[in-house]
Amino acid sequence: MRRPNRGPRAAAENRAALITAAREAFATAGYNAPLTEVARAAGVGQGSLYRHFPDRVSLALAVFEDSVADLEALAARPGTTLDDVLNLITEQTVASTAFITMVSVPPRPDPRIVEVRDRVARVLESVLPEARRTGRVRPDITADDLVLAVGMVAVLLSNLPASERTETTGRMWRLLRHGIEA
Amino acid sequence: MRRPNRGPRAAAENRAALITAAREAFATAGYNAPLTEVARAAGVGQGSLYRHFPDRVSLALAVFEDSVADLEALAARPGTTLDDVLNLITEQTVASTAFITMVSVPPRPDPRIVEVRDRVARVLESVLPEARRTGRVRPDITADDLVLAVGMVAVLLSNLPASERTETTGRMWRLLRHGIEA
DNA sequence: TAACAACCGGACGTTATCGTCCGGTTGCCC
DNA sequence: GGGCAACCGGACGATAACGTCCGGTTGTTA
Repeated sequence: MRRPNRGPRAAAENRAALITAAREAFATAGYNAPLTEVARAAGVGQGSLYRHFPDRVSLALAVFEDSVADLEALAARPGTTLDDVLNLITEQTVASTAFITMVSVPPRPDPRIVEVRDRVARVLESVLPEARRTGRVRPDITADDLVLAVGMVAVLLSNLPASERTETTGRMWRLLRHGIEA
Repeated sequence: MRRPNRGPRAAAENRAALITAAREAFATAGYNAPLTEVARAAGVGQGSLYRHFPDRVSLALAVFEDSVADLEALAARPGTTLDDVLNLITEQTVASTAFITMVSVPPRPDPRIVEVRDRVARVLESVLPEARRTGRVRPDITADDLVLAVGMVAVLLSNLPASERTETTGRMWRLLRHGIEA
């Protein structure tokens, strides 16, 4: 059996370090965080970064796969409500605006991002019928409306200093919750 | 009486051309439109641009003075309601996201921008009491909440292709209007 | 142990925008 | 008509980030 050669630092190790550093950079500086800085923080050269992740999107997908998976896991759990899903998304957004910003307001169209957006939309769709039945949401609100709404909040937060994010989120969701209720 | 000397093209003429070009650039490319392009479109050198307007903020203030004045004029007219003000702001935002983006979500703190923000907030405050009295708005909604909300929509729009702006604005304001109502 | 395959990291060229600097021009004033 | 004050425009250097390229290193394989 042919095992691949390895350089001074294992490729997998570098890859993991890059994802960790990128997660932090995205949280600090938003979706457009400089990739140069990510490489530096990971203790890795530019070359290794671009070898593992040819562009920003592929790096971001690796970083945020967990976030989508968490949403899907929550939706799969019986008894999960729309409020539960919105709460999780809100928490994710306060911690890091990058994920929802990428999903909801991509700088430019990209099929890989569309795919993730669809997964998020499906999560919302899965809890919408129950929310309509119990009157938690007006019947004309669509999953797309909600994707836009969470994106709108995320983009707002990404333009605010981290210190104001929690409070601003509270204020805006107070408006939006009333807005979606039946 | 001492009249200032004038160069080959009148200073006032250049200034006006710059403001016109900047208004268009801001509308097309958002608040962060490249100033180089503004100078080119105005048929003026970089030097003249920066002489008349030392930085982006001073140019933007000149461009958007009209917008603030329009809001203040509307608020001064008797019988103006909160809905009227929000409608005007929405129209302004669909036409150009730059004004409200600058006011509500400035890239970095600037006293001159704070001043404009305060003027906008005062306009909203002037129509809030009547809106509360007639039940058009919940009593705990502040002018600051509204400044943030219009800013949130503006930032969302500025990240969307112009073709989707009208429809998206409609969808988000449908949510937000319900959200502010009593 | 000799040679090679895979991988490493950072130097480098590219692009975009900013803001400054300065040689040149115009028209007023004496 | 001579000279100066104000103004013009674009060349220029600085900065920031991107993405590529390549000389060097490591560990495996024969």
